[in-house]
Amino acid sequence: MPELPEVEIVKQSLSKKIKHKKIQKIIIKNRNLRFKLANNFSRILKSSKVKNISRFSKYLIIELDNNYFWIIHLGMSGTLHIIQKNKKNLVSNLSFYHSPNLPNKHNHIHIFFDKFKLIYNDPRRFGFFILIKNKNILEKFLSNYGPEPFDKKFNFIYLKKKLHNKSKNIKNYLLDQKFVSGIGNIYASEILFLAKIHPLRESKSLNLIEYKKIIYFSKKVLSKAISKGGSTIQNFKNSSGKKGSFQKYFQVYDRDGERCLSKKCNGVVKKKVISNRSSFYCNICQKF
DNA sequence: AAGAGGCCCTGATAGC
DNA sequence: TGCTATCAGGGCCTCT
Repeated sequence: MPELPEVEIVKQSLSKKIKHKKIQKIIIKNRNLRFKLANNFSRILKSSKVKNISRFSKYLIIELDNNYFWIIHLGMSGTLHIIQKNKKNLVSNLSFYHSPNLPNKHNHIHIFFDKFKLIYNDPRRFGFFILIKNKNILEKFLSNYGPEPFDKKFNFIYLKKKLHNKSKNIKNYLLDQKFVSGIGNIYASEILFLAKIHPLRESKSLNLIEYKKIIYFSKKVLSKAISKGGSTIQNFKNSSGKKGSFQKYFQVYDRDGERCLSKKCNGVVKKKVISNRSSFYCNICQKF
């Protein structure tokens, strides 16, 4: 589900909750996530303290005081929830990411702290946890991925070098985490709309101004999404958790058949499946 | 080697 | 009401 902005919001709220806290106990209900949970997962986490929480791209990085890094990727449907103990030792749901009345069914992993527990819920199980032994190995792992849009390495020279001779369409490049990290299916459509570039354009056909627009709007869209608390695109009933509001600002995503929001444009938003993912674009102002 | 498409999985919803 | 088909914020793997 989440792209970079949503993971950033999770990181911020999670950090307030678990930083400097000691992990007391782990209960694993289901190890079969996108990748099978490591056998030593409980042993490594138990009795360790959370030193720091950071984020790279769509990865949450939880640094433990035993030098290990606990990495969480939420996949399409992963969510984290805090269940607080109250005085009577009953639970009250205090989720910090959009959360329905959390059904127990997909609560795969429970991490117990002193006064609350953290639950990983993931119906589709496309998310995963991995353990990384130390900082060097973490850096090696992260070096597999391209820069985030905010990184100064994501610049004009970089785009030109990577794209100038490539026939792959630009939409697929924006989703390619080895090219740029953190953009997913929603924000790719939004970025290309603002840049006035058709998603199917061959990357090598882009001109210098279009490179600059992609860089500019990638930063702009993601930072605005973060400032709005991310996007929440499913209607969860009775949700007590925080919801993002960037979905109110979608220009094209999920607006198939509606009119283009560009000034003076009479276009209509179209939906087209590109490499198995839906893309949304204006049929007039995004030139092919 | 680059690039397109299949597939992992469950749940919500649209359409008949 | 109840069935089936389609689709969902990701990304690894395989095949051409």
